[in-house]
Amino acid sequence: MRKRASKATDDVAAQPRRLRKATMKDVANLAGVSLATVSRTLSAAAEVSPRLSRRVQAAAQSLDYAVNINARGLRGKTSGLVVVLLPDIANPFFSVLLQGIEEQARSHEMAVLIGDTGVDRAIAETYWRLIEGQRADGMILLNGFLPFPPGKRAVADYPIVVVSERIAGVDAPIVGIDNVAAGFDAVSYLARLGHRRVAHICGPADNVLTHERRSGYLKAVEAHDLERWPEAIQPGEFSIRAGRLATARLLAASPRPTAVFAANDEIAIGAIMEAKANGLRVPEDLSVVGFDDIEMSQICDPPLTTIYQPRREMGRKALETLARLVESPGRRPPDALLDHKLVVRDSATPPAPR
Amino acid sequence: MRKRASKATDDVAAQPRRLRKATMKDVANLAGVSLATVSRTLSAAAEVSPRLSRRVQAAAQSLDYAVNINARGLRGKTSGLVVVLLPDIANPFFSVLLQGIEEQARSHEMAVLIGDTGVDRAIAETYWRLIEGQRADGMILLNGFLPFPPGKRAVADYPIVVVSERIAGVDAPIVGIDNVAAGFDAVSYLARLGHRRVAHICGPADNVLTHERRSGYLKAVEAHDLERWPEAIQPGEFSIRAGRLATARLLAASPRPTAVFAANDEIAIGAIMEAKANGLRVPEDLSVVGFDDIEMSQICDPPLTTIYQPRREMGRKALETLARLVESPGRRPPDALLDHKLVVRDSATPPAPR
DNA sequence: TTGTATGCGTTATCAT
DNA sequence: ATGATAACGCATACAA
Repeated sequence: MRKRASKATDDVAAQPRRLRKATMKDVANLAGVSLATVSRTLSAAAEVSPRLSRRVQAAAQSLDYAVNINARGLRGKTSGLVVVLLPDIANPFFSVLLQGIEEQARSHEMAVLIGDTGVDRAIAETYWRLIEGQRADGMILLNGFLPFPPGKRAVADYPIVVVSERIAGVDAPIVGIDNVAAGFDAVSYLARLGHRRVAHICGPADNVLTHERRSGYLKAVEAHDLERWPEAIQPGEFSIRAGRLATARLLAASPRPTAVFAANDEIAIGAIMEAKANGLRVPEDLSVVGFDDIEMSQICDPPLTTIYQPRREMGRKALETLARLVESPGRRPPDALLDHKLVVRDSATPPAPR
Repeated sequence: MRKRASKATDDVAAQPRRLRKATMKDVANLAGVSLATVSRTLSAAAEVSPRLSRRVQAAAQSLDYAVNINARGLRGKTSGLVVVLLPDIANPFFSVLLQGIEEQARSHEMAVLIGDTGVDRAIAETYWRLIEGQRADGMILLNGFLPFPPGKRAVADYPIVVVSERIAGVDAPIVGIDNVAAGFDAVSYLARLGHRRVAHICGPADNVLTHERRSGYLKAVEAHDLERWPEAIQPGEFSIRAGRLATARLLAASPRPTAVFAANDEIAIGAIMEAKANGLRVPEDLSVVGFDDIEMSQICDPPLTTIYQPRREMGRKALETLARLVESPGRRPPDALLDHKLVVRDSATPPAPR
């Protein structure tokens, strides 16, 4: 058997020697204690006398020791790894949420593995395999679907937390806001400003958020007895482009609405752009209210009145919930419904007198 | 010694039984082959006869087997994990880059661990410990500094690729664009439009990109013999706020510039906002050119003329470079200088006649 | 409190 | 081509 090069057997190639990393054994030798004591000291798993503890700490320090997580994961119960699946990391809504998750993960000494799955379930499944293999402790889902065929595995078998977008038929704890109430609030605000003819541009048809926010719209239309007309509710997608298209259709109908409630901010921004392109003034000729309060909404012209979601807070809460779930797999933590807020900026005012 | 519960010794608590995951041993038993054959088949490490291979595949499938990456990482040479350190995941510049990294990582069957370090070196060091422990294969740095005290470890000891922002004194391969040339191009464009009095708003003082882009500006001022005046070069930061502040200072001086080259798009957007707030028209009264071509730049009013960086491509290239470095630690891959491009939109036109 | 010994699931080396 | 088996580095049950 060939021992791992113990002396400098200089390779022919000019390969820099990869540092041999210190192991617990090395630390134990240097500190003059047993391997078990090192383990106990460094993972704080059991009481170690201050004397030895100090010696171990010092030895670890001087050897620049770092625990091998592979070994720990192999031996131990948890891996300290959390997987987050999301549809688009470039979407600012998710990225701030992610920061919340990471912040909280750090305080739990967990690492976050982010999977950008797009809308592609095959990619999600790839990550899922990874999760299984990595023995990740759990999973946070931001993308509205499970990364494995439904029924193949039970959600109950795995610590999963769902954020924002409730997944049909999945009983995992969910962290988010009350989208129906938020939609209701947005439209009620427009009604209180004096708008009677308020349109709604939806997200993608199969999306839960689309459904919930539209429900909020409908409830408000009902409650304030607003006008109803065939084109009032426009199908769409969560994109600027879709917002423009839908708004174009809205403006083609006559009479045109005096206000629009968009299912998210990108749609709203598209609506503003299209209105301007058609020579209308925002908010004088068309008021617009969005949803999410992404960064861009402060920058666009006019700054967008919109529903604020506590994204960072949601991220934190999600990881917290997952951590609890990991700790005691039996207890299903309660859903967390956080507070939304209407942020009033300049894109909605009372309608101009005709 | 107590064997791991082999029969259903129903727990008292209503904890759902955590599925025992299938191991290679299980697969081997089911397929009626040796453990070694399973390993060879599944990791394609050596030739296996089609007959056995099929049997193994089938067994693995039916047991829903997933390799335990901890064990693989412990035994094997590489972990298949790449760490990316960046200052702000919510910054769209980085998030698209990240998508490029992830895409390419998937094709290499590597996982990407993202560390959002902010500007906090302590957090970066936390991630570094993690890396060492996790035995990540390598690291991609987007944040302009090393995650460990300089000199403590040699960069040569670890596969590291630096993206966009060259780190002083670090000899790692770098992927990016030629920022000096790009700055030069931006200002030359303004000069060719007829501008003579062009200001520059910088990024943070200690940043390499700031320095390089300013050099490009200075070269262009030289080459086209543009006006120089004391307030021409304004200190700043990569933020909208800083852009507004710097622009306010610029407009206070007399005569004011007819054009501004901003060190990035957020500054440029701030410049546009401030100019408008002061009753100026953009681009008629003040032309603005940015840098990066973030998504917002298409949306703002007017849409921003800016330098495009092939972010996704940069991400891909970075991972590719890292993969090569991991494969052969000896060969230092060459730096990759990708092409930038001036994207002409509406925020810069010839100066209005006075 | 501390040390000894074992096994976690995989890959790689050695025989066959 | 296939099988047996020794590490990999750590945590823990058990002995002292």
